[in-house]
Amino acid sequence: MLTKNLLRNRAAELSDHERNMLEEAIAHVQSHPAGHVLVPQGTPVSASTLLIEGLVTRHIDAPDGRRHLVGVHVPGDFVDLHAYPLKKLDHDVGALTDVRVAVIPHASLEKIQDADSRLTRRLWFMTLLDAAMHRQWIFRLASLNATQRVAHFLCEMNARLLAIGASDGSEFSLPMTQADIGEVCALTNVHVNRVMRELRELGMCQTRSSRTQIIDLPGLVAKALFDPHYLYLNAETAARATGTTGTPQ
Amino acid sequence: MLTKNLLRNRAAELSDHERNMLEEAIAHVQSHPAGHVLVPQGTPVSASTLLIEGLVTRHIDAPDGRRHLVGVHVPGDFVDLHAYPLKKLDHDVGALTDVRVAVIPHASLEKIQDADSRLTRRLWFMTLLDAAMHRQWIFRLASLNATQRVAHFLCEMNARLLAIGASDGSEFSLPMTQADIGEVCALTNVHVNRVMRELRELGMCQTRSSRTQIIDLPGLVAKALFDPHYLYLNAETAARATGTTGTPQ
DNA sequence: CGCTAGCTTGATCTCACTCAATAGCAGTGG
DNA sequence: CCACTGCTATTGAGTGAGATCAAGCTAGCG
Repeated sequence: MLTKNLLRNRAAELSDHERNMLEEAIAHVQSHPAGHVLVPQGTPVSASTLLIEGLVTRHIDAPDGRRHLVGVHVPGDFVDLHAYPLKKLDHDVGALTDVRVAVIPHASLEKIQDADSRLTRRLWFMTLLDAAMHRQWIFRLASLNATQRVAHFLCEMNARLLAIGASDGSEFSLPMTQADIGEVCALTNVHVNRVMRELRELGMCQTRSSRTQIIDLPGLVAKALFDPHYLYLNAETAARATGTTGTPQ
Repeated sequence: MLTKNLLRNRAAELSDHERNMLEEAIAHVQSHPAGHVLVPQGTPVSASTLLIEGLVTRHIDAPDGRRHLVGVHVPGDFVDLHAYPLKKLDHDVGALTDVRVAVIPHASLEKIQDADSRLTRRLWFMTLLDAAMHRQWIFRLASLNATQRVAHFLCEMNARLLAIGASDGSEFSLPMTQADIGEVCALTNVHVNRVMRELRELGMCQTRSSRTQIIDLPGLVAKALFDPHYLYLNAETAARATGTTGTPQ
């Protein structure tokens, strides 16, 4: 079943019953090609989307045409839950790769809200997790240099992909171009390239055609000043995400 | 009554009944001196705070001791509502000035949640408003230069203070030092000073001992690429915040 | 096989940082 | 009343991280 392990990630605390309630709220599943804008800024929305497969971005367009990413979503993320209380978004939500998403009408969410206050709080929690990530992104831009920013982003993605079983703790697929990473870290593609080379020469990580391999996780974590507490992971996953405990096997 | 106009700001859409429910949920009011950490990162919390008077910051401390502001709150903001679903915070909440806050126990919020789903959605909305501001702060750091960042921050504070009646649309009290502004905009105090001078020489704004006066609001808005849609203000306030309509009187 | 998107590398420039010094101003205590 | 302390604002000179501009390389693909 497509949606079987959908909410495995942040909603790990969900009971089977709660998971079922959410899965039953799915009206249908949609596919979109890379580059498609799922939710344009400012337009009223009456349904929220849950990411099944691919990567989704939140981005803000400057009037001069440049754009900046303010968030990246991985499968299992309830991408657009924000739209439920907000009703319209202050930013765009777009597909970074080809994606498959589940659509949940707000009417169904209202029913859930009336029926189950604990689950409602879990959903609320999920949207605040995005806010926590935003704060860390602010920190990244404000306090880290180019190398640290990229390292920090790689640590974050590793941790998040680990939490959904899409990373083994050191190697994962990250189909983003260096220009995309530049839009995350507020760097030019040229400079991202130099940073990646530096990290490679330091023996910390390595990328080959959208597969990223972290060779020295503790080193990368230290360089990035990465502390995954803001992801609210369980202790074991957090330990694996920082390399403070042996990787499995 | 102290709390009379407490929720005038973002919660402007609240009915009298809803406002009353919230005011009745206030357990007590506290005062804290500038610099006091209201909620330290990582410690479990069982009550949320609503800001009555003064300025409150959200900030992240880097391991090297430097710190960065990821949010500023004005009176009327439900500062710490995040803590209700999160239970512990990923960052610190501190008093930038002497402050007075109302304390609302999570038990009372649970009662509200069970009793009134529309109000719950409004509360949820308020926390997402903070997330929307976070996104704009990311944009500010990522896409604007020093002058634009400071200008953007001043525009934001003007708009938010306008929404609570603490700015007349051009002049307001902002008790932040240039170093504080630097921690918001990721600039050194020295450079903030130069930027303030530039804005002064451009005839855009002016500060005298914590009173900020915006002289050319449309000019400042244009320079900062400021668009207040992310604050979800009503149309009239938004227009006044950008100077696209005549200021009152 | 040519085209396009993405990656790589070099040379130059600039914005904001760092270091350093001075000035203003409030509070405090002798 | 004045010295002393501490905090904030201000200005100058030198430096450096990352942007910009430019060019070449690589690989997938119609």
